Amino acid sequence: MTSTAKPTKDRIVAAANKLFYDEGIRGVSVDAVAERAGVTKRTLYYHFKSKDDLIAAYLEGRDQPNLVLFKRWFDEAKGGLPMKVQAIFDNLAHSARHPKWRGCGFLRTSAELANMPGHPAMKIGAAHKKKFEAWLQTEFDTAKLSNAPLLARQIALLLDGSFATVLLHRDAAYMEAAGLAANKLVSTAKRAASKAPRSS
Amino acid sequence: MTSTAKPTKDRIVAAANKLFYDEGIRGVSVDAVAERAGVTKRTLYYHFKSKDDLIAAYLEGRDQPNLVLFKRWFDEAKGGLPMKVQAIFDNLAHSARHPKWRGCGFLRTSAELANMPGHPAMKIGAAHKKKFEAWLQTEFDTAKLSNAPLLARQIALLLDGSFATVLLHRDAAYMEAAGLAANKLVSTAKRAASKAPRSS
DNA sequence: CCGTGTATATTCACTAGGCAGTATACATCC
DNA sequence: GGATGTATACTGCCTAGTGAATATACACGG
Repeated sequence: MTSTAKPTKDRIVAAANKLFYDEGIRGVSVDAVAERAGVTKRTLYYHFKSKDDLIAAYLEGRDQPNLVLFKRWFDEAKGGLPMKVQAIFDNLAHSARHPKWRGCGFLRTSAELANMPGHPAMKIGAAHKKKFEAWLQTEFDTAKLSNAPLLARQIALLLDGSFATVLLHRDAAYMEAAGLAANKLVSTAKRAASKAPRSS
Repeated sequence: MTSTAKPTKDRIVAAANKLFYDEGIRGVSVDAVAERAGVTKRTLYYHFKSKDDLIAAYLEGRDQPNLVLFKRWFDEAKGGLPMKVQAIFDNLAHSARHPKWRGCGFLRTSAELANMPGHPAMKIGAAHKKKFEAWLQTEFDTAKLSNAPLLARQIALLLDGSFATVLLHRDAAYMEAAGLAANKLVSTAKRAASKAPRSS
């Protein structure tokens, strides 16, 4: 027990992650999370001051892993910038075909808590999406594309549209359609950049 | 009471629409809907056999009005096809700036019920989105664009991305960015169509 | 080496209220 | 008198959150 032995708090967050993602925030009781973590509810409330606090921890725990995954898909893809962007959508389509896939935890939480705009979970979700957008923007800047901020935003919109749409239709083909659109938008921006190196 | 006097059932659906859209499905009790409709819960259960049934009625009631609105925005917009498509996004951005705006009821419901893929509400939501996509496709077909089905789908993806993203960030500017992307995709398809009238 | 103190971590049992759905009865209209 | 619609009052269960006690571990004085 000198260093790593799965601290209770981590087990609780892991349980929350599994249950909240699978069944939704409001569909899962604090009791259920505690039970899955193998802890009494009172212990859970020792580590988290409220369910809202637990929801925030759940989303915090998804932030980095998600971003790292997207970047890895981008980096490992072959081809030019348009293909690398498209690769994110194609990899995501593959994930989405898994029966346990339930869309984007951030987006689904924001849909559930739409009537609480100031909720900590909303801030964490917004920050996560902003990070993704900012990362894309740096990639586009590096490639000397004009209007990188707008383009990054549009790609992010396509991605979030995929999440929402595929969740509704249960058809991952939508994700590939979004990937093609993203490819086209990036290609167009690239062509424009080579014709007129500086933006207007 | 010969013909039109707001039948009880309609008042219940109206109450459900208001509350479910504002606060989410799981955040609203059947008691709350009954109270707002000015009816006892027992009466509500006379007209709807379960809460799920009421949820379905809530979404059914939003289907046509939403579609009609989109079509009107499209029809009344000035300019060519790309501008007419973009107009949908711009009008939506205007709506989204209203403080009571809560995104797309269909998408939010599907996010809440993501763990119940066979739920009637999911089918109604999916059918609604399919209708929108199909309508766009006919518009693109009429304009003799090649690959109208794919393009319609991509516009729908941008639209749903807007709903989800603006709900999270509470920033309607995302909707306008999506509108620009939609404009560009349609413009590009149009140019391609005039160069090579038949798709490959 | 032993006792005592203190902070951390955990448990059992509980409150107070909300939830979906129902048993039963009463009214009203044809 | 049967069909339709509404109301009162209820069941049984689930919910977030808490009060009070307990276990564990490590620090320091003797």
